[in-house]
Amino acid sequence: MVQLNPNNPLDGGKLTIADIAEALGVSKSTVSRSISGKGRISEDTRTKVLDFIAEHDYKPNQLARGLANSKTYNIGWIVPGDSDNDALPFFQRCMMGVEEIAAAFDYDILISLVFDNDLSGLQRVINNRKVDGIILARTLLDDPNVKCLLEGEIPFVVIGSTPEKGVIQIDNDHVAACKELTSILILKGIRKLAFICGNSNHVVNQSRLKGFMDGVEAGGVKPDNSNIYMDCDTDEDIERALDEALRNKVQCIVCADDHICYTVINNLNRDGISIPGDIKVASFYNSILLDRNQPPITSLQYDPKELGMTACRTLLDYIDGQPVNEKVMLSYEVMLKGSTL
Amino acid sequence: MVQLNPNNPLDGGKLTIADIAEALGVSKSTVSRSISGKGRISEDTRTKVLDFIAEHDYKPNQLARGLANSKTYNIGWIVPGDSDNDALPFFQRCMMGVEEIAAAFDYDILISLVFDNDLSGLQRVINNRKVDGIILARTLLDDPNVKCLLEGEIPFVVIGSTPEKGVIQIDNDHVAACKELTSILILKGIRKLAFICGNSNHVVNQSRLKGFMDGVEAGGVKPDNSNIYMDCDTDEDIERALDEALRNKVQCIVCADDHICYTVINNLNRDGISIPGDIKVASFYNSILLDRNQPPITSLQYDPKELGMTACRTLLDYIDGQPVNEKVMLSYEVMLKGSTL
DNA sequence: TTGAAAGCGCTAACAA
DNA sequence: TTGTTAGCGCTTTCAA
Repeated sequence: MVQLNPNNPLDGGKLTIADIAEALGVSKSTVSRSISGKGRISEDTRTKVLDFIAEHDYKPNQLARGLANSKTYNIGWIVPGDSDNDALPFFQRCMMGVEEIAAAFDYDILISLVFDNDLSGLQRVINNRKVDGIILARTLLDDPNVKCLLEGEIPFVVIGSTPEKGVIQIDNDHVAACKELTSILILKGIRKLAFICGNSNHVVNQSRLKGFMDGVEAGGVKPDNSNIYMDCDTDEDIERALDEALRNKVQCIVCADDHICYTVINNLNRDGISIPGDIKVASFYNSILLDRNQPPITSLQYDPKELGMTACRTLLDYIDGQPVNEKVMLSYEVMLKGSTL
Repeated sequence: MVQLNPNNPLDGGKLTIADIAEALGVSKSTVSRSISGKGRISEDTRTKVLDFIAEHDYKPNQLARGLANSKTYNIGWIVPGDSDNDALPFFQRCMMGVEEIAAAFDYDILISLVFDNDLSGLQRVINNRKVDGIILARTLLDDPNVKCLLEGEIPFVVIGSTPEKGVIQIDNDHVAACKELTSILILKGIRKLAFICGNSNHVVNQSRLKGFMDGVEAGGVKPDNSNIYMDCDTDEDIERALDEALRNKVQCIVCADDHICYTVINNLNRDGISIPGDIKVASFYNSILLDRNQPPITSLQYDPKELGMTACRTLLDYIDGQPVNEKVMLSYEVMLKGSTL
């Protein structure tokens, strides 16, 4: 059994600003000023203090600093707790972007998972007031999280888009991207496409649907609602959609995301249906999973880390009182690969 | 452009304990006591205060509370930032366990990513003292993170094992688990096995290797070092190991983890080598990926969420000054599936 | 350029 | 049972 040495609490033996002041025969404010650089101070005393600090490895107490000026130096990262495994890497890369920027400004990330119909995690973060701002990693069509954030008086940005007014949004231009890819497919002579999509309550899926439809229309192909499969949330849904699309003799399966595409490929492989010989496959999201497939899958490529970095930078600016754009659209890339040859 | 309303800082219009005290004509300490329940207080005043609080939606400032009693009510979750996509779900599920327990005790999770040879993230967390304790999500053989934590005077537990003394460890019994699965395979008549493993600097991989060797020995099979492939960090390494194992005519490929197993299966499928007909495959870690494979893969199963929950509970106990076990071993399950029939 | 003092919002001895 | 007071460690006016 191990037990914590009781005379070793967090502040145990830790230097405070008062200790430094006393040791150096100056006042606390002098020390504070030396550290922050705010207010006038002689170069002499400043270096004297700084030297002492370096030598004695003093670390300011962020809590106290926070209390004194109503800041926490934390930002909240709100991420869906029930996203499927294939979506995890996306959020993880986003978070890495957030953390990179946050760290550069000496901010830390407080994480909270939200589940469908369970706002408690988000509410905790807001209520506890341990963050200066919040980044919501994904948006829903009628998003209770966004509503909750709008009510809580706390700066926030969302990664994704939302119909809600006055929300700072960082997103890729999914509509344009999906339209472009779809158009290209049609230009290649593919006239009959199926679109298999997940949860239609996710804004991103709505955008992808719209992009797909726009692309179909722009390509002069009559939109065919019978080959649009929304809300394929389970693998069974996806398989059912795929089966029907195959029966309908579509030439290309366009998958809204990674997970769907992975499932589609798996099924086609299992049934000995060859890509792109028998049928072509494209995806509106790229992942390593798809890229290392044989053949690699034509897809759209976004930069999730960039998304996170931009979101964090924007939030920090906003917290800082600087004006920021209500909507930032990041770019995308169309990756034509072997699956649509 | 959107801009933050400047008269809406974090504390803007927020009620404080002093406001409540004044409104109710009592002292601050009475209010404080009513909330915390510490110290004696009459039921009357207590409900009076609580009612007021409920009605006016008062939320205590956790920062101030923390400063007053040297606590942050945060715990740090240190997770490798460069783990491959296949490992992400494991850490994510762990974290969900951590967060579940943490939330129950009104603790929040501060996240920090660590990369190989980059301790800055961890150091920031320690230095900023914004956490009461830390959970390290993975251990290395000669782990700089553990060393760093040992120096920083902060309670911590690791998920995984470490040779370092005096470290609180929560782990599955990988050695026993891997030994058991290996023994079973041998009992089924498989005499020639290959073991393909990742980074040998990860403690878990060392344990798996040991378990495998123990199992081989217990099964009365002469250990064959030529079919042990360590440090297969890239897909190319894995493929090379697989090729050699196939040339050596092993009967079963035992994969140390998800990612390796996934790559192995992919390669076998691509080359038309059938499982379990031509060769059998087993994995020392189960994932949905492997379970939905055709055929499903024989593997070990652990409960990552349980790992996280136990780690968090242990850490909280430890922070609380209660004695805790230096090492907690969680159980495992052997899942025999079609890949080793 | 520096210091004294008040205050951030809460807790916890100590008194009453 | 309640109030008074001092403090947690830092920032920031205001004076000197």
